[in-house]
Amino acid sequence: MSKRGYHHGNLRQALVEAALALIAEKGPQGFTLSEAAKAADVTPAAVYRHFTGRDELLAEVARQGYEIFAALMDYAYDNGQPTALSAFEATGRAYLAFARKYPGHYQAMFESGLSLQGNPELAAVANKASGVLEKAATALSAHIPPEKRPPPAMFSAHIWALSHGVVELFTRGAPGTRSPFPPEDLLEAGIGIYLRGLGLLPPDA
Amino acid sequence: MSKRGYHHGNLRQALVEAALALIAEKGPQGFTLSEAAKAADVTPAAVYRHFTGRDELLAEVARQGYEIFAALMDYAYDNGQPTALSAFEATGRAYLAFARKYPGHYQAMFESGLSLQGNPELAAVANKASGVLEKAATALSAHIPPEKRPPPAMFSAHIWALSHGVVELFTRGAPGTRSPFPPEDLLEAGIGIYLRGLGLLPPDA
DNA sequence: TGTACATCAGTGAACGCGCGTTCACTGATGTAC
DNA sequence: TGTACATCAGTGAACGCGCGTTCACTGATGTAC
Repeated sequence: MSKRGYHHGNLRQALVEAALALIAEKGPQGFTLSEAAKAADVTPAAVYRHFTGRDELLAEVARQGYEIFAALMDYAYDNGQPTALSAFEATGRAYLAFARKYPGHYQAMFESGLSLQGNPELAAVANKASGVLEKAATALSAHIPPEKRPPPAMFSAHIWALSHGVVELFTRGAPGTRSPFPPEDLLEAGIGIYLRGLGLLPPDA
Repeated sequence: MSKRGYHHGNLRQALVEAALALIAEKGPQGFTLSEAAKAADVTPAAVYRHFTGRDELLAEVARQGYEIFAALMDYAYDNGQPTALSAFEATGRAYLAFARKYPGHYQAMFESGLSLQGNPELAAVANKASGVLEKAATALSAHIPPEKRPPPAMFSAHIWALSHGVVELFTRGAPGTRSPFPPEDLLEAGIGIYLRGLGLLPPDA
Protein backbone atom coordinates (compact mmCIF):
# COMPACT_ATOMS: atom_id res chain seq x y z
CA MET A 1 0.00 0.00 0.00
CA SER A 2 1.67 3.18 -1.12
CA LYS A 3 1.77 6.18 1.09
CA ARG A 4 -1.45 7.99 0.79
CA GLY A 5 -2.60 10.98 2.74
CA TYR A 6 -5.92 11.62 4.25
CA HIS A 7 -7.63 11.20 0.92
CA HIS A 8 -7.58 7.96 -0.90
CA GLY A 9 -7.87 8.85 -4.53
CA ASN A 10 -10.32 6.32 -5.83
CA LEU A 11 -11.77 4.65 -2.83
CA ARG A 12 -14.97 3.64 -4.56
CA GLN A 13 -13.27 1.32 -6.99
CA ALA A 14 -10.74 0.21 -4.40
CA LEU A 15 -13.65 -0.99 -2.25
CA VAL A 16 -15.16 -2.85 -5.17
CA GLU A 17 -11.88 -4.60 -5.76
CA ALA A 18 -11.40 -5.39 -2.10
CA ALA A 19 -14.87 -6.91 -2.06
CA LEU A 20 -14.04 -8.95 -5.15
CA ALA A 21 -10.91 -10.34 -3.57
CA LEU A 22 -12.79 -11.27 -0.40
CA ILE A 23 -15.57 -12.97 -2.30
CA ALA A 24 -13.20 -14.85 -4.55
CA GLU A 25 -11.27 -16.05 -1.55
CA LYS A 26 -13.97 -16.80 0.98
CA GLY A 27 -17.25 -16.94 -0.89
CA PRO A 28 -20.03 -14.38 -1.06
CA GLN A 29 -20.77 -14.80 2.63
CA GLY A 30 -17.19 -14.06 3.53
CA PHE A 31 -17.61 -10.55 2.30
CA THR A 32 -18.33 -7.92 4.91
CA LEU A 33 -18.30 -4.19 4.61
CA SER A 34 -15.87 -3.94 7.49
CA GLU A 35 -13.34 -6.30 5.99
CA ALA A 36 -13.58 -4.67 2.61
CA ALA A 37 -12.87 -1.33 4.26
CA LYS A 38 -9.93 -2.76 6.13
CA ALA A 39 -8.53 -4.27 2.93
CA ALA A 40 -8.78 -0.85 1.32
CA ASP A 41 -6.94 0.63 4.30
CA VAL A 42 -9.83 2.70 5.40
CA THR A 43 -12.32 2.99 8.24
CA PRO A 44 -15.68 1.22 7.78
CA ALA A 45 -17.40 4.59 8.03
CA ALA A 46 -15.55 5.83 4.97
CA VAL A 47 -17.50 3.38 2.85
CA TYR A 48 -20.59 5.49 3.40
CA ARG A 49 -19.10 8.35 1.40
CA HIS A 50 -19.41 6.16 -1.69
CA PHE A 51 -22.20 3.70 -1.07
CA THR A 52 -25.43 3.84 0.86
CA GLY A 53 -24.41 0.67 2.62
CA ARG A 54 -23.27 -2.88 2.34
CA ASP A 55 -25.91 -3.94 -0.17
CA GLU A 56 -25.15 -1.18 -2.61
CA LEU A 57 -21.48 -2.07 -2.60
CA LEU A 58 -22.30 -5.68 -3.31
CA ALA A 59 -24.71 -4.66 -6.05
CA GLU A 60 -22.01 -2.56 -7.67
CA VAL A 61 -19.68 -5.54 -7.68
CA ALA A 62 -22.36 -7.60 -9.40
CA ARG A 63 -23.14 -4.79 -11.84
CA GLN A 64 -19.56 -4.58 -12.97
CA GLY A 65 -19.61 -8.35 -13.28
CA TYR A 66 -22.62 -8.34 -15.58
CA GLU A 67 -20.99 -5.62 -17.62
CA ILE A 68 -17.82 -7.63 -18.10
CA PHE A 69 -19.82 -10.77 -18.67
CA ALA A 70 -21.95 -9.20 -21.39
CA ALA A 71 -18.89 -7.75 -23.10
CA LEU A 72 -17.11 -11.08 -22.95
CA MET A 73 -20.07 -12.95 -24.35
CA ASP A 74 -20.49 -10.41 -27.07
CA TYR A 75 -16.85 -10.57 -27.96
CA ALA A 76 -16.99 -14.36 -28.09
CA TYR A 77 -20.06 -14.20 -30.26
CA ASP A 78 -18.57 -11.85 -32.82
CA ASN A 79 -15.32 -13.67 -32.65
CA GLY A 80 -17.05 -16.97 -33.16
CA GLN A 81 -17.72 -16.22 -36.80
CA PRO A 82 -17.75 -17.49 -39.50
CA THR A 83 -20.77 -19.64 -38.71
CA ALA A 84 -23.74 -19.20 -36.42
CA LEU A 85 -22.85 -22.53 -34.94
CA SER A 86 -19.28 -21.71 -34.05
CA ALA A 87 -20.41 -18.36 -32.68
CA PHE A 88 -22.90 -20.10 -30.46
CA GLU A 89 -20.37 -22.60 -29.20
CA ALA A 90 -18.00 -19.76 -28.44
CA THR A 91 -20.52 -18.08 -26.15
CA GLY A 92 -20.90 -21.33 -24.23
CA ARG A 93 -17.17 -21.51 -23.71
CA ALA A 94 -17.11 -17.85 -22.75
CA TYR A 95 -19.53 -18.55 -19.92
CA LEU A 96 -17.16 -20.95 -18.25
CA ALA A 97 -14.16 -18.79 -19.02
CA PHE A 98 -15.85 -15.89 -17.29
CA ALA A 99 -16.62 -17.95 -14.21
CA ARG A 100 -13.00 -19.06 -14.03
CA LYS A 101 -11.40 -15.72 -14.65
CA TYR A 102 -13.74 -13.57 -12.58
CA PRO A 103 -14.77 -15.78 -9.67
CA GLY A 104 -15.54 -12.84 -7.41
CA HIS A 105 -17.83 -11.25 -9.93
CA TYR A 106 -19.40 -14.59 -10.75
CA GLN A 107 -20.25 -15.36 -7.16
CA ALA A 108 -21.54 -11.86 -6.52
CA MET A 109 -23.82 -12.23 -9.51
CA PHE A 110 -25.09 -15.74 -9.01
CA GLU A 111 -24.42 -16.86 -5.49
CA SER A 112 -24.67 -13.83 -3.26
CA GLY A 113 -28.42 -13.97 -3.01
CA LEU A 114 -28.89 -10.41 -4.14
CA SER A 115 -32.14 -9.74 -5.87
CA LEU A 116 -32.67 -8.17 -9.26
CA GLN A 117 -36.15 -7.11 -8.22
CA GLY A 118 -36.11 -3.56 -7.03
CA ASN A 119 -32.81 -2.85 -8.66
CA PRO A 120 -33.70 -1.88 -12.22
CA GLU A 121 -30.19 -0.86 -13.21
CA LEU A 122 -28.84 -4.22 -12.20
CA ALA A 123 -31.69 -6.04 -13.92
CA ALA A 124 -31.02 -4.11 -17.11
CA VAL A 125 -27.38 -5.02 -17.30
CA ALA A 126 -28.22 -8.64 -16.44
CA ASN A 127 -30.63 -8.70 -19.34
CA LYS A 128 -27.97 -7.33 -21.59
CA ALA A 129 -25.84 -10.34 -20.78
CA SER A 130 -28.54 -12.91 -21.36
CA GLY A 131 -29.54 -11.03 -24.53
CA VAL A 132 -26.27 -11.94 -26.16
CA LEU A 133 -26.84 -15.63 -25.66
CA GLU A 134 -30.38 -15.35 -26.97
CA LYS A 135 -29.15 -13.47 -29.99
CA ALA A 136 -26.72 -16.26 -30.70
CA ALA A 137 -29.48 -18.80 -30.23
CA THR A 138 -31.80 -16.97 -32.58
CA ALA A 139 -29.19 -16.80 -35.29
CA LEU A 140 -28.58 -20.47 -34.88
CA SER A 141 -32.26 -21.23 -34.94
CA ALA A 142 -32.51 -20.72 -38.70
CA HIS A 143 -30.22 -23.66 -39.25
CA ILE A 144 -32.28 -26.06 -37.24
CA PRO A 145 -34.58 -28.40 -39.10
CA PRO A 146 -38.05 -26.97 -38.41
CA GLU A 147 -39.52 -30.17 -37.01
CA LYS A 148 -37.04 -30.18 -34.16
CA ARG A 149 -36.69 -26.46 -33.63
CA PRO A 150 -37.39 -25.36 -30.09
CA PRO A 151 -37.85 -21.68 -29.31
CA PRO A 152 -34.46 -19.95 -29.25
CA ALA A 153 -35.09 -18.81 -25.70
CA MET A 154 -35.35 -22.44 -24.74
CA PHE A 155 -32.10 -23.66 -26.05
CA SER A 156 -30.27 -20.61 -24.88
CA ALA A 157 -31.70 -21.49 -21.47
CA HIS A 158 -30.43 -25.05 -21.86
CA ILE A 159 -26.91 -23.91 -22.61
CA TRP A 160 -27.04 -21.38 -19.80
CA ALA A 161 -28.25 -23.99 -17.35
CA LEU A 162 -25.71 -26.58 -18.44
CA SER A 163 -22.90 -24.08 -18.17
CA HIS A 164 -24.06 -22.86 -14.81
CA GLY A 165 -24.43 -26.39 -13.51
CA VAL A 166 -20.94 -27.30 -14.64
CA VAL A 167 -19.54 -24.24 -12.92
CA GLU A 168 -21.40 -24.81 -9.68
CA LEU A 169 -20.79 -28.52 -9.40
CA PHE A 170 -17.43 -29.09 -10.97
CA THR A 171 -15.23 -26.03 -10.80
CA ARG A 172 -14.75 -25.48 -7.13
CA GLY A 173 -14.12 -27.89 -4.30
CA ALA A 174 -17.83 -28.18 -4.73
CA PRO A 175 -20.38 -30.32 -2.96
CA GLY A 176 -21.78 -33.42 -4.58
CA THR A 177 -18.69 -34.49 -6.40
CA ARG A 178 -15.21 -33.61 -7.31
CA SER A 179 -14.83 -33.08 -10.99
CA PRO A 180 -14.52 -36.35 -12.85
CA PHE A 181 -13.34 -34.42 -15.91
CA PRO A 182 -11.88 -31.01 -16.60
CA PRO A 183 -14.90 -28.69 -16.56
CA GLU A 184 -13.97 -27.23 -19.92
CA ASP A 185 -13.98 -30.66 -21.54
CA LEU A 186 -17.16 -31.61 -19.77
CA LEU A 187 -18.97 -28.53 -21.00
CA GLU A 188 -17.55 -28.76 -24.50
CA ALA A 189 -18.63 -32.38 -24.82
CA GLY A 190 -22.05 -31.65 -23.35
CA ILE A 191 -22.71 -28.81 -25.74
CA GLY A 192 -21.51 -30.96 -28.61
CA ILE A 193 -23.92 -33.76 -27.78
CA TYR A 194 -26.71 -31.28 -27.29
CA LEU A 195 -26.11 -29.60 -30.64
CA ARG A 196 -26.02 -32.97 -32.33
CA GLY A 197 -29.41 -33.61 -30.80
CA LEU A 198 -30.62 -30.45 -32.45
CA GLY A 199 -29.41 -31.68 -35.80
CA LEU A 200 -26.75 -29.00 -35.96
CA LEU A 201 -23.82 -31.32 -35.96
CA PRO A 202 -23.45 -34.41 -38.10
CA PRO A 203 -24.70 -37.46 -36.18
CA ASP A 204 -21.44 -39.30 -36.58
CA ALA A 205 -18.98 -36.63 -35.54
CA MET B 1 -47.08 -26.27 20.10
CA SER B 2 -48.60 -28.74 22.51
CA LYS B 3 -47.88 -28.48 26.17
CA ARG B 4 -44.60 -30.08 26.87
CA GLY B 5 -42.80 -30.22 30.14
CA TYR B 6 -39.20 -29.66 30.83
CA HIS B 7 -38.25 -32.35 28.38
CA HIS B 8 -38.99 -32.10 24.75
CA GLY B 9 -39.30 -35.63 23.53
CA ASN B 10 -37.41 -35.57 20.27
CA LEU B 11 -35.57 -32.32 20.19
CA ARG B 12 -32.88 -33.54 17.85
CA GLN B 13 -35.24 -34.13 14.97
CA ALA B 14 -37.33 -31.09 15.88
CA LEU B 15 -34.22 -28.95 15.46
CA VAL B 16 -33.49 -30.51 12.10
CA GLU B 17 -37.00 -29.70 10.98
CA ALA B 18 -36.84 -26.18 12.32
CA ALA B 19 -33.61 -25.66 10.42
CA LEU B 20 -35.23 -27.03 7.27
CA ALA B 21 -38.12 -24.63 7.55
CA LEU B 22 -35.78 -21.69 8.09
CA ILE B 23 -33.60 -22.61 5.15
CA ALA B 24 -36.55 -23.19 2.87
CA GLU B 25 -38.00 -19.85 3.83
CA LYS B 26 -34.95 -17.63 4.00
CA GLY B 27 -32.14 -19.45 2.29
CA PRO B 28 -29.17 -21.26 3.78
CA GLN B 29 -27.80 -18.04 5.24
CA GLY B 30 -31.07 -17.35 7.00
CA PHE B 31 -30.49 -20.33 9.19
CA THR B 32 -29.01 -19.70 12.59
CA LEU B 33 -28.68 -22.00 15.53
CA SER B 34 -30.50 -19.49 17.72
CA GLU B 35 -33.51 -19.18 15.46
CA ALA B 36 -33.74 -22.90 14.97
CA ALA B 37 -33.75 -23.30 18.74
CA LYS B 38 -36.42 -20.66 19.10
CA ALA B 39 -38.56 -22.33 16.45
CA ALA B 40 -38.28 -25.57 18.40
CA ASP B 41 -39.34 -23.71 21.56
CA VAL B 42 -36.09 -24.24 23.29
CA THR B 43 -33.09 -22.30 24.53
CA PRO B 44 -30.08 -22.08 22.18
CA ALA B 45 -28.00 -23.88 24.78
CA ALA B 46 -30.27 -26.91 24.56
CA VAL B 47 -29.02 -27.52 21.04
CA TYR B 48 -25.68 -28.55 22.47
CA ARG B 49 -27.22 -31.60 24.08
CA HIS B 50 -27.75 -33.02 20.59
CA PHE B 51 -25.15 -31.44 18.33
CA THR B 52 -21.62 -30.25 18.86
CA GLY B 53 -22.60 -26.93 17.35
CA ARG B 54 -24.13 -25.11 14.47
CA ASP B 55 -22.16 -26.87 11.77
CA GLU B 56 -23.07 -30.33 12.92
CA LEU B 57 -26.76 -29.46 12.90
CA LEU B 58 -26.46 -28.15 9.37
CA ALA B 59 -24.53 -31.23 8.32
CA GLU B 60 -27.26 -33.45 9.73
CA VAL B 61 -29.85 -31.57 7.69
CA ALA B 62 -27.77 -32.15 4.58
CA ARG B 63 -27.19 -35.79 5.48
CA GLN B 64 -30.88 -36.47 5.74
CA GLY B 65 -31.27 -34.67 2.43
CA TYR B 66 -28.75 -36.89 0.66
CA GLU B 67 -30.46 -39.90 2.16
CA ILE B 68 -33.85 -38.88 0.83
CA PHE B 69 -32.33 -37.83 -2.45
CA ALA B 70 -30.59 -41.16 -2.99
CA ALA B 71 -33.76 -43.06 -2.11
CA LEU B 72 -35.81 -40.94 -4.46
CA MET B 73 -33.38 -41.34 -7.31
CA ASP B 74 -33.21 -45.05 -6.71
CA TYR B 75 -36.95 -45.35 -6.65
CA ALA B 76 -37.20 -43.37 -9.87
CA TYR B 77 -34.59 -45.57 -11.44
CA ASP B 78 -36.33 -48.82 -10.59
CA ASN B 79 -39.63 -47.38 -11.40
CA GLY B 80 -38.37 -46.18 -14.74
CA GLN B 81 -38.34 -49.65 -16.15
CA PRO B 82 -38.94 -51.20 -18.65
CA THR B 83 -36.04 -49.67 -20.55
CA ALA B 84 -32.67 -48.31 -19.53
CA LEU B 85 -33.60 -45.16 -21.37
CA SER B 86 -36.83 -44.51 -19.54
CA ALA B 87 -35.13 -45.34 -16.23
CA PHE B 88 -32.46 -42.79 -16.98
CA GLU B 89 -34.96 -40.12 -17.91
CA ALA B 90 -36.84 -40.81 -14.71
CA THR B 91 -33.77 -40.08 -12.60
CA GLY B 92 -33.38 -36.75 -14.34
CA ARG B 93 -36.93 -35.84 -13.52
CA ALA B 94 -36.44 -37.04 -9.96
CA TYR B 95 -33.62 -34.56 -9.49
CA LEU B 96 -35.88 -31.62 -10.18
CA ALA B 97 -38.73 -33.14 -8.23
CA PHE B 98 -36.47 -33.47 -5.22
CA ALA B 99 -35.34 -29.86 -5.45
CA ARG B 100 -38.95 -28.76 -5.60
CA LYS B 101 -40.30 -30.93 -2.86
CA TYR B 102 -37.41 -30.62 -0.43
CA PRO B 103 -36.09 -27.10 -0.90
CA GLY B 104 -34.62 -26.91 2.58
CA HIS B 105 -32.69 -30.13 2.11
CA TYR B 106 -31.64 -29.11 -1.36
CA GLN B 107 -30.22 -25.81 -0.27
CA ALA B 108 -28.48 -27.32 2.73
CA MET B 109 -26.86 -29.85 0.40
CA PHE B 110 -25.87 -27.63 -2.47
CA GLU B 111 -26.00 -24.02 -1.42
CA SER B 112 -25.03 -23.85 2.21
CA GLY B 113 -21.33 -23.96 1.52
CA LEU B 114 -20.71 -26.90 3.78
CA SER B 115 -17.80 -29.03 2.83
CA LEU B 116 -17.72 -32.76 2.24
CA GLN B 117 -14.04 -32.83 3.01
CA GLY B 118 -13.49 -33.79 6.59
CA ASN B 119 -16.96 -35.21 6.94
CA PRO B 120 -16.67 -38.78 5.70
CA GLU B 121 -20.17 -39.79 6.68
CA LEU B 122 -21.63 -36.97 4.67
CA ALA B 123 -19.35 -37.69 1.73
CA ALA B 124 -20.42 -41.34 1.79
CA VAL B 125 -24.11 -40.62 1.61
CA ALA B 126 -23.48 -38.00 -1.09
CA ASN B 127 -21.68 -40.62 -3.12
CA LYS B 128 -24.58 -42.98 -2.66
CA ALA B 129 -26.81 -40.41 -4.35
CA SER B 130 -24.55 -39.76 -7.29
CA GLY B 131 -23.95 -43.49 -7.57
CA VAL B 132 -27.55 -44.05 -8.58
CA LEU B 133 -27.27 -41.66 -11.47
CA GLU B 134 -24.04 -43.26 -12.58
CA LYS B 135 -25.61 -46.67 -12.39
CA ALA B 136 -28.40 -45.47 -14.63
CA ALA B 137 -25.87 -43.97 -17.01
CA THR B 138 -23.86 -47.14 -17.16
CA ALA B 139 -26.91 -49.24 -17.97
CA LEU B 140 -27.78 -46.81 -20.68
CA SER B 141 -24.26 -46.82 -22.03
CA ALA B 142 -24.66 -50.22 -23.63
CA HIS B 143 -27.31 -48.83 -25.93
CA ILE B 144 -25.16 -46.04 -27.25
CA PRO B 145 -23.51 -46.51 -30.61
CA PRO B 146 -19.85 -47.08 -29.70
CA GLU B 147 -18.47 -44.31 -31.88
CA LYS B 148 -20.34 -41.70 -29.93
CA ARG B 149 -20.24 -43.27 -26.50
CA PRO B 150 -18.78 -41.02 -23.86
CA PRO B 151 -17.81 -42.48 -20.49
CA PRO B 152 -20.94 -43.03 -18.37
CA ALA B 153 -19.55 -40.77 -15.68
CA MET B 154 -19.48 -38.02 -18.23
CA PHE B 155 -23.04 -38.09 -19.34
CA SER B 156 -24.29 -38.61 -15.83
CA ALA B 157 -22.33 -35.45 -15.02
CA HIS B 158 -24.02 -33.70 -17.95
CA ILE B 159 -27.47 -34.58 -16.75
CA TRP B 160 -26.58 -33.67 -13.19
CA ALA B 161 -25.20 -30.31 -14.29
CA LEU B 162 -28.14 -29.53 -16.54
CA SER B 163 -30.59 -30.41 -13.79
CA HIS B 164 -28.70 -28.40 -11.23
CA GLY B 165 -28.47 -25.42 -13.54
CA VAL B 166 -32.18 -25.50 -14.23
CA VAL B 167 -32.91 -25.62 -10.52
CA GLU B 168 -30.55 -22.81 -9.66
CA LEU B 169 -31.45 -20.47 -12.45
CA PHE B 170 -35.09 -21.13 -13.11
CA THR B 171 -36.91 -22.46 -10.09
CA ARG B 172 -36.66 -19.66 -7.61
CA GLY B 173 -37.03 -15.93 -7.99
CA ALA B 174 -33.51 -16.48 -9.13
CA PRO B 175 -30.91 -14.06 -10.42
CA GLY B 176 -30.12 -13.89 -14.10
CA THR B 177 -33.55 -14.51 -15.40
CA ARG B 178 -37.02 -15.39 -14.51
CA SER B 179 -38.04 -18.69 -15.97
CA PRO B 180 -39.04 -18.39 -19.61
CA PHE B 181 -40.57 -21.88 -19.39
CA PRO B 182 -41.76 -24.18 -16.66
CA PRO B 183 -38.57 -25.72 -15.30
CA GLU B 184 -39.95 -29.23 -15.67
CA ASP B 185 -40.58 -28.68 -19.36
CA LEU B 186 -37.24 -27.00 -19.81
CA LEU B 187 -35.40 -29.91 -18.25
CA GLU B 188 -37.45 -32.55 -20.03
CA ALA B 189 -36.81 -30.92 -23.39
CA GLY B 190 -33.14 -30.45 -22.65
CA ILE B 191 -32.65 -34.06 -21.68
CA GLY B 192 -34.58 -35.13 -24.76
CA ILE B 193 -32.35 -33.15 -27.08
CA TYR B 194 -29.28 -34.39 -25.28
CA LEU B 195 -30.31 -38.04 -25.56
CA ARG B 196 -31.07 -37.58 -29.23
CA GLY B 197 -27.54 -36.28 -29.57
CA LEU B 198 -26.32 -39.52 -28.06
CA GLY B 199 -28.26 -41.49 -30.64
CA LEU B 200 -30.62 -42.81 -28.00
CA LEU B 201 -33.73 -41.22 -29.38
CA PRO B 202 -34.83 -41.25 -33.00
CA PRO B 203 -33.55 -38.11 -34.73
CA ASP B 204 -37.00 -37.10 -35.90
CA ALA B 205 -38.99 -37.44 -32.69
C1' DT C 1 -47.45 -49.28 45.62
C1' DG C 2 -44.40 -45.78 47.55
C1' DT C 3 -40.05 -43.53 48.30
C1' DA C 4 -35.01 -42.24 47.36
C1' DC C 5 -32.11 -41.26 44.10
C1' DA C 6 -29.29 -41.01 39.71
C1' DT C 7 -29.60 -39.33 35.25
C1' DC C 8 -29.49 -35.97 32.02
C1' DA C 9 -32.35 -32.81 28.93
C1' DG C 10 -33.37 -28.46 29.42
C1' DT C 11 -32.74 -23.40 31.60
C1' DG C 12 -31.12 -18.73 31.91
C1' DA C 13 -27.55 -15.67 32.49
C1' DA C 14 -23.39 -14.36 30.73
C1' DC C 15 -19.38 -13.96 27.47
C1' DG C 16 -16.83 -11.97 23.59
C1' DC C 17 -17.18 -11.00 18.85
C1' DG C 18 -17.82 -8.80 14.54
C1' DC C 19 -21.27 -6.88 12.18
C1' DG C 20 -23.59 -2.55 9.85
C1' DT C 21 -24.44 1.96 10.79
C1' DT C 22 -24.39 6.96 13.01
C1' DC C 23 -22.16 11.03 14.28
C1' DA C 24 -19.46 15.00 15.32
C1' DC C 25 -15.00 15.81 13.99
C1' DT C 26 -10.61 16.86 11.26
C1' DG C 27 -7.48 17.84 7.97
C1' DA C 28 -6.02 17.58 2.93
C1' DT C 29 -7.26 19.60 -1.41
C1' DG C 30 -8.07 23.04 -4.62
C1' DT C 31 -10.14 27.53 -5.70
C1' DA C 32 -10.77 32.71 -5.23
C1' DC C 33 -8.64 36.71 -4.44
C1' DT D 1 3.20 33.70 -5.77
C1' DG D 2 0.90 33.74 -1.29
C1' DT D 3 -3.01 33.60 1.78
C1' DA D 4 -8.02 32.69 3.28
C1' DC D 5 -11.41 29.76 2.94
C1' DA D 6 -14.99 26.29 1.38
C1' DT D 7 -15.42 21.63 0.38
C1' DC D 8 -15.82 17.11 1.49
C1' DA D 9 -13.32 12.51 1.96
C1' DG D 10 -11.77 10.39 5.64
C1' DT D 11 -11.42 9.51 11.07
C1' DG D 12 -12.44 7.35 15.41
C1' DA D 13 -15.48 6.50 18.94
C1' DA D 14 -19.75 4.77 19.90
C1' DC D 15 -24.27 2.25 19.31
C1' DG D 16 -27.31 -1.77 19.41
C1' DC D 17 -27.79 -6.28 17.64
C1' DG D 18 -27.75 -11.15 17.04
C1' DC D 19 -24.66 -14.52 16.74
C1' DG D 20 -22.37 -19.08 18.63
C1' DT D 21 -20.89 -20.87 22.70
C1' DT D 22 -20.01 -21.75 28.02
C1' DC D 23 -21.48 -22.70 32.46
C1' DA D 24 -23.52 -23.73 36.84
C1' DC D 25 -28.04 -24.83 37.69
C1' DT D 26 -32.74 -27.18 37.95
C1' DG D 27 -36.30 -30.12 37.61
C1' DA D 28 -38.72 -34.01 35.04
C1' DT D 29 -38.12 -38.84 34.19
C1' DG D 30 -37.56 -43.47 35.19
C1' DT D 31 -35.23 -47.04 37.93
C1' DA D 32 -33.91 -49.58 42.31
C1' DC D 33 -35.36 -50.93 46.44
